[in-house]
Amino acid sequence: MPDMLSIAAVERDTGIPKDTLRVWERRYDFPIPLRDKNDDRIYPADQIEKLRILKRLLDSGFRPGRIVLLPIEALKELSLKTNQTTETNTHSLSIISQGEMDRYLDLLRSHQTEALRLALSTTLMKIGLDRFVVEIVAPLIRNIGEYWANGKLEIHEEHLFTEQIKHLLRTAINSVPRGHIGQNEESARPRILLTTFPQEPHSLGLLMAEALMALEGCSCVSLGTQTPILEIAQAARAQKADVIALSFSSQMNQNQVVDGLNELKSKLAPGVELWVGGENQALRKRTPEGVTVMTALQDISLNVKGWRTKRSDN
Amino acid sequence: MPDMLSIAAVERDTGIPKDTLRVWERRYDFPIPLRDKNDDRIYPADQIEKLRILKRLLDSGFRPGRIVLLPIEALKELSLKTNQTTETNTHSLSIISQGEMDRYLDLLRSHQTEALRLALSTTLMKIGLDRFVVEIVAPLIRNIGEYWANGKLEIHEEHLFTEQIKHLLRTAINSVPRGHIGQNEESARPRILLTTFPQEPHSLGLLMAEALMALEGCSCVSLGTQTPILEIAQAARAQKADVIALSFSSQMNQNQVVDGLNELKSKLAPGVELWVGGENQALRKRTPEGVTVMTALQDISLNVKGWRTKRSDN
DNA sequence: TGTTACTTTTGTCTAGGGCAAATCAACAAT
DNA sequence: ATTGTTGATTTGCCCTAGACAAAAGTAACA
Repeated sequence: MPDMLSIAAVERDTGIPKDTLRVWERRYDFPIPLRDKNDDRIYPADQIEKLRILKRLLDSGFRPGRIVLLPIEALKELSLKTNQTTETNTHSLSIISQGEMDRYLDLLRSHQTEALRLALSTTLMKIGLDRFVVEIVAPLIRNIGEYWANGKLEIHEEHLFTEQIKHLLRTAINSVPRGHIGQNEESARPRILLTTFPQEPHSLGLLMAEALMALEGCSCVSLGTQTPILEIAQAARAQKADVIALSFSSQMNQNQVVDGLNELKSKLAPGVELWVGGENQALRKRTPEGVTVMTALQDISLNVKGWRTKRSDN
Repeated sequence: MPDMLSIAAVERDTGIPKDTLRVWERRYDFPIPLRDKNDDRIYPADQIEKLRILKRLLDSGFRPGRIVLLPIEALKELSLKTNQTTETNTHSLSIISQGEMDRYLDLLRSHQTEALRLALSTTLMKIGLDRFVVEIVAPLIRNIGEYWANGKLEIHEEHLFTEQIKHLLRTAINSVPRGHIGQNEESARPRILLTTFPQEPHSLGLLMAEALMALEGCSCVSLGTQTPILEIAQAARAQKADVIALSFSSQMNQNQVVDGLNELKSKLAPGVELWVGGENQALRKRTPEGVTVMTALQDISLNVKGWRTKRSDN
């Protein structure tokens, strides 16, 4: 009974659908859950832990057949190695020093949330919102996942951390002067509608994007996270949006990303652009047509400028 | 092809699980989707609309067998009637006038978000945070669902609205002086940890609660929404929380509410209290033992006071 | 009016089959 | 060496149909 979960609970905790759990059991002989008195599957804690790591690896591009049967230590190592290589790839972006990073994370681990927020806020004031987002927040977020995988951080600490950053970004965004007040409306374009798909609860990527867009003088409208696709299309019409910006974390199901983008694109008036960003692999591997992918946060500024010149040419 | 959705898309848009959709088809002959070339179900728009209304009625206590076969008009009427009766029941709380309500909603419908936020902010300043939460925000949120059912409001407008309110509440909470600064730690207790279960994305209930708790001088730590249950328990330990506060909207699956509460309770140190609130029917019908249910927002203040006297008695 | 026992309803689990889309591997052609 | 093409394999998701426990409803009784 202790730490034994039903198949539904495992789906909720790992993000792996019930159907997939069952078919893995049949094909790869893992996981092999116990059965309760009704012959229902019950998963012990160690298998759940392995499933969680597996999910992380799948999200970053591995395929199940190759890794499900590996022992849990090998998986952890793999997860570590992958993270390091992606980090050196994007090394140019990680301007934040290891020391500074550790300073924040120490505050977090010791639960000094007030001090943490103050430290971040000070940095923000010192280097400005755009650099803060690109050079501090983005690398920090990227590394937090790794820290968790190495057991240096708990998920609830991650929650706490993102809450602090969200708060900081929101207040910062709010103090960016809105372009369209007192100026002509045209200069505040593109009008950008920000949100995420129903299966995507993460709002941080959205907030980072909104910050950079607001700094470019765009007029941003955020619907928050998890807007039904039909409603995104309706909102775009109602808000006369020029651009819809969407963010996709690596955890979101890749098929749902692609299907959703196609569905949304089909419901959108022509001329309305679709800008997407985030760690999700689907954006790199199989983006639908007519969708603009931002690989890095810096692309945002470029795309806004591009949109404006394109606009003024006509 | 137009407005035809797969079973997965219907699950995502209506919140009704695939298994349930299939078993309804078998038992009640509704919905009866068409089939694509692979013999996969595809649901036309009108059936999806009916499913959405059905889900709403189920959430407010109806049972499928009685209503699935009713025509869509009857369902709409039913939904209307139910809302009115619950409203007269809680009438004492709805101190906000119809006129004031309409004023806000008109601003929303005409997409004057700036003006809307200003109007709300003014009211907040005038009557104070506690009355604002109890007398304005709560009734507004309660009515928004009804407006949507009557076609007076789109879901994306609801998103926009809650975004404004969230922002307002967050800044307001932040300006409430924190009890434990400069005072002895004991006076700031109970230490309250706020969050929601993984399947619950709505943060507004949480924010309203946090506002009232902060006003009572509690020290609040919010993990945001959708924290895994295991992590909630760990966070409670790490943060030395006296109380865990959870919010459940009516849309959340009632079994998952009950199962989750039991699971969490079992992982919690004795002495840590579990306070829950929200519209979810499971809280009214089958609350697990050892869980304190707050039927109305006013209960929060009472419970905080109760906790303190109980504490000082020992 | 409230408690107990029986019946129906309802959601979620089970098994195992099938298929299309994505991916991989091998080879051919620039 | 790189690119394109083809065929084989992998993989997630959908299918049917049956089963059963828990919840809700109903009836009988105190």
